Amino acid sequence: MRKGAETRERILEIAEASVLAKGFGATSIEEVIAEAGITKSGFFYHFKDKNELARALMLRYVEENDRIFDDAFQRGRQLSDDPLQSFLITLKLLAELMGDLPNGHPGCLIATFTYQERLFDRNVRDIASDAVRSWNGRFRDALNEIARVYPAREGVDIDDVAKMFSCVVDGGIIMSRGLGDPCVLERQILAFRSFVKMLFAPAAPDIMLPPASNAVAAE
Amino acid sequence: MRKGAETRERILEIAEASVLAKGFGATSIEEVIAEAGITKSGFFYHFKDKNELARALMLRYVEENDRIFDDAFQRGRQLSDDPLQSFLITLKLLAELMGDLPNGHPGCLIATFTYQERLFDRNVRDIASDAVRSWNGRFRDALNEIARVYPAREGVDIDDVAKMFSCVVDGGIIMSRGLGDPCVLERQILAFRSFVKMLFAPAAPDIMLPPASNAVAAE
DNA sequence: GAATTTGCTGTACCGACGGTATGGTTTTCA
DNA sequence: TGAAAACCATACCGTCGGTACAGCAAATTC
Repeated sequence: MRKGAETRERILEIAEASVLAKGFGATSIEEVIAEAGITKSGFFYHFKDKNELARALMLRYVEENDRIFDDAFQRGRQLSDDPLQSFLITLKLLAELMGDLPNGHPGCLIATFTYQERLFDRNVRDIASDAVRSWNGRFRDALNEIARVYPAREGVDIDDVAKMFSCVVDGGIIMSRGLGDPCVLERQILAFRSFVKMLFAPAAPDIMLPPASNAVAAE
Repeated sequence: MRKGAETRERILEIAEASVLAKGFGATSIEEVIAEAGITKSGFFYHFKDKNELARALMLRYVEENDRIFDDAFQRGRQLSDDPLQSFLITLKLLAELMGDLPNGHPGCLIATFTYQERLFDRNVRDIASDAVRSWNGRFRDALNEIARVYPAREGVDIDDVAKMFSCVVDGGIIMSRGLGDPCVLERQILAFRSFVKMLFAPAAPDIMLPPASNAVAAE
């Protein structure tokens, strides 16, 4: 039946907005069903309990984000054969995508859930961590491909740079919301892009210069 | 009276741990008072409602973080006269501080509250946003001081780099918790440190800029 | 076109929790 | 010693998550 899937989707849509605005624990089922125009029985027909709602929300979120990354990376590769250029294009696309949202980014479900981990079972947490690992892998692969062509600067681990994207996005979303300025997120992604650009740019000729006399800062 | 402040502090301690683990909405007063060994009346003697608990938690968190930053920046300045070096030392200290926590960073209260904004009144949100603005200002000042000595690379806004610290920390905390790996946070701060280092290092030769005469920043 | 499944509504109820109220008791300090 | 501070005890209300069960209309299948 088509109608069942529609109602289910509507519930998820409303629930996601509420979770991102108030947190999962403070999201009341009664409020969701009131907005969805159904009864409590209708809700429990689709989700046997609140935890299954969480699971469905998480799965939906991960799938949508996967699609977004698929698209951005694919279009980056289409627009340039050079791995560095195509990655920089991908980052630009992602920055624009997140900056163009009318009311700012609605929020990262994984971030909220991570800050409410005690509310969910192992299953939901595993979906989230697997997704994060997969996204980190994407960026690590792209960066390694660049590193095969351009020599990366020493002292910076590719794995950390890969993880930095998600970190900057999650942090950027929080600061955008906290300061009420949607631009922060977009500019943070572009700042990360500058970092990547510098990382693979030809090294400065500092090797030929006298050794630095700063023992403290050196690890 | 001394004992009242002690009890109040104990309540805040327990409540903060619960909020960071389950979210504010899911933190039950009954659970807090049970762990604190007081009655419900005792709780409402200290806080007239849950929102005032939120306000107190936020104020406490902001003050403690202010102290941490004060200390880190001060020690950075003590260990070097060079603005870049002292800032890099400060970042190193902050990275170590957050990495040395036995069970990983407990979480950023501002991040949780931002993801549950609908639960708090304007006052609480203002405390949070003012604190973030103040911290951003700290980093912006430090970076501007560096930029007066070392030429920053073009195309990167100092303000964005300043904000990036908090973003990377918030994102790093989330990923550390999500992946169950406390090291992520520390390494992300160090990755940000590498970014700052590169930013003020002499420009690469392919860019048509006069060769930098300050090799000290490069290491 | 009868039977079954899908997709709900309606009602009733339980226990936990946030919050209020009120009155009492001990501890602490001036 | 007396007042303020720092609680405790009890009772109560409304909301919410969750369960249980009975029913019913529309769609689908046989």
